[in-house]
Amino acid sequence: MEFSAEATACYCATARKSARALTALYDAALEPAGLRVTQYSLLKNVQRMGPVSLLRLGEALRLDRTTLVRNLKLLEKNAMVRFEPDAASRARLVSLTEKGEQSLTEATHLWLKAQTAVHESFSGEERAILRAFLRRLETVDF
Amino acid sequence: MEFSAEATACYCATARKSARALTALYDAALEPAGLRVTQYSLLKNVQRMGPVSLLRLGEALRLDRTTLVRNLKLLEKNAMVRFEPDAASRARLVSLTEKGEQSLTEATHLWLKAQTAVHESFSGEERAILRAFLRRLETVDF
DNA sequence: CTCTTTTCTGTGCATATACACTTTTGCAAG
DNA sequence: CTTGCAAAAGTGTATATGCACAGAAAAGAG
Repeated sequence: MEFSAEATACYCATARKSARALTALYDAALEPAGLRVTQYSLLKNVQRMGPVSLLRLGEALRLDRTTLVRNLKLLEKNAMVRFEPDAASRARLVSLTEKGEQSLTEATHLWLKAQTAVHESFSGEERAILRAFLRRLETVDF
Repeated sequence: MEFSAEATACYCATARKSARALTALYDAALEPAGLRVTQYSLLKNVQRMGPVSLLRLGEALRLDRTTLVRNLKLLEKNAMVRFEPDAASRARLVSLTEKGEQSLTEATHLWLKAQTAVHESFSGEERAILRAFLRRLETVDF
């Protein structure tokens, strides 16, 4: 069964709607750790990518560099991340502080609850499609 | 092939990332009409639901009522939508103006280009399951 | 009719997001 | 060394989003 593009619900509106619903769920789960899912995600990526420049981090997250500046500034104010100059370039490198590591460890348990709840609400087949769908969408290149 | 929840990328982060990428694509396509995809989507839903209260609109879009207030206020300033009291209740009803209808008609052509581009990036097989899946995603109740 | 309750709506604050523009800073050409 | 370029970062402004709280208004209770 085929669908014409115009008869299909707007992919963007659907993605935004889903993102809102999922954000509310994950935010509620992470609330005891005092983190939002955006902040959790950001910390997790900073941890994974080690000391990293804003440019590289932004590319990986497909997030505007200036958005990163402000989001990281909040985390820096809460002593979760630290900036240091790079000896080899003029870039500022961001990395986790001790407190950031601890918060992340604590929050990961809470995250897993939400992640598992969502995960189990899908069948195996749905999961495969979901991942293919989302991977396709998040790598759309213009 | 099965996946554990913790080995899977965060559904929320992926959804947000996809939403960002798609928003940039649709916003660029709609730019000649002077609308963003959020505004286009909002206008489209106001058109579809006729004169409707903020509460019902918010439920349909899974959007916080106070967010609607502000987003609609912008569209009202641009004379795209109009508010009127409901005789039968204390609700304020929102509907499209003539200018709103015109802008929407013009923008729909632009929207369709973006929609088609995304649509055609999927195989026929993927599309077969997509409809049910999207409906599932956007009606998830966590 | 007045008071309370319920049902909508609106505001203040905070975070998230991106574009346009400015500022800072290494580095190389002269 | 100075100047200018290019790369990285930061700021101003605007929209999007949601929570906590406040305000207004219809509907009932007495």
